Amino acid sequence: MFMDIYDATGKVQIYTSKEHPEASVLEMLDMVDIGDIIGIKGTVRRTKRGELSVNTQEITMLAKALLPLPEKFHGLTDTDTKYRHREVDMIMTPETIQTFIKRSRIYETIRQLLISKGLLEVETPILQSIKGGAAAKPFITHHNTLDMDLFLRVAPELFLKRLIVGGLPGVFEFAKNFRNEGMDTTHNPEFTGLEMYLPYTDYNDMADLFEEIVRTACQAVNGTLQIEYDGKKFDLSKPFARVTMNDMIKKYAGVDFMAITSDEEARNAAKKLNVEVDEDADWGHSMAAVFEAKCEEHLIQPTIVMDHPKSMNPLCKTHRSEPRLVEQFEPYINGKEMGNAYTELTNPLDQRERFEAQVAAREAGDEEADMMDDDFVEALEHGLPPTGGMGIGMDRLIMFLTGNTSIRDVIAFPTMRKK
RNA sequence: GAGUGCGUAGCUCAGUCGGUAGAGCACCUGACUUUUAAUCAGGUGGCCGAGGGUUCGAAUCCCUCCGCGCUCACCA
Repeated sequence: MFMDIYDATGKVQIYTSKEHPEASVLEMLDMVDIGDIIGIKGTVRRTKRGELSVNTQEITMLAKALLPLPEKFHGLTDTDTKYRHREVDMIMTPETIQTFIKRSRIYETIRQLLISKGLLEVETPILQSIKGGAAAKPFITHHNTLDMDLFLRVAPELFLKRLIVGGLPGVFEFAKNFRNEGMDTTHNPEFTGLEMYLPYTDYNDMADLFEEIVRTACQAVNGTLQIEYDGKKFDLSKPFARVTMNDMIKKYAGVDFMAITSDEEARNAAKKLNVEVDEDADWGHSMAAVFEAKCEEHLIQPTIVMDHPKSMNPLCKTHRSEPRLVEQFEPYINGKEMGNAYTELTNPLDQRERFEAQVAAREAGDEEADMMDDDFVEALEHGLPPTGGMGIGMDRLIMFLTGNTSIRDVIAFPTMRKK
């Protein structure tokens, strides 16, 4: 009688010899079903076929499986059951449990890397009275004792920068964020953003750090920097391309937005490319819209897209040589945005004006625009040193590093409709 | 939110032209005493996603709803 027993580390064969079977062992073997968790005591040896095997002298039932497992050969393929009962998916599908083992290792690796660079891991409020830090629609909840509505955070950014004002030498947070928006293969209503802020750096330093994080994490879980994803080959040992948004637009859409001086001209340039823009879209929004429509899909190999328009980035410092741009980059891999980084805006006067512009946009109907955050502006008035900051979409990074093409395959319990 | 495909046993799936529910695995019983998913025989197991309609008769055709996937839109 031969049997394989499994755990997360692999399988081992057990057997009972037919010449000297233990009565208690035979009795127990008769009771064991697929999915039971059992303890085995016995001597280890190799069988005639050379397989390492345990000659069983004692079996203990540690946990009896009351529910049957899915059939072994086909496994669990129903996506609904995989997501609603992830534990079953993990038991049945080696790739699934490997994904979550790798997810943990990626966190561990990045955490160690950032700590080694002198950053501190911190925690900031998830319940916030002002929605800030990103253009997104929030979830709203209510605190009974305070009789006050609160927002689930869409980003930890503003609180993290206040910790830099306070004097921490660099901070990071693996932040669960919540955005009340659509869902698809790259969006879950709750997702994890890794945000980090390091004083006396700028967005160029953040780009270096992005490359280092991706490489270190990839090496840790794949043991190599040459990986395949979505049928394409990626060599992460090569430097990531660094390009400007305008150069990408010139390349893929044939328009030089830096040569365009009016909002109207910019809108017309977008329309000419069949890119839809609002009637009152300014130069920056038109430029960003063209980039998203014409360029993103081409950015397969890791590409750091720098120097975005200013009007849509109220927390980012104006570009050192071009007043219409900000020192922002977004890294792309396989055509997907993997994060967002700034040379942070540190000037409180400028910050207040940018918030005021956001408030105006909000009053004009933009639900995603930021609210005025007086506490944050006041913090800046105490002095935020020149600081580089970056957010990375952990779920998307994990997708890329584990070969999964749906965000729901890397989140253990993705958001599901009530059944 | 829009388009589209799907939903039959615990799991993987058949189910023809509309004729009243099937297989394999799992589980139980018995035989077998051994190997790399799968030994043999027998058995248990179904609100055919839900509701309505057409029909003598619906898993099958029609409508509504629920859930999941994919594509698009918004976003990270």
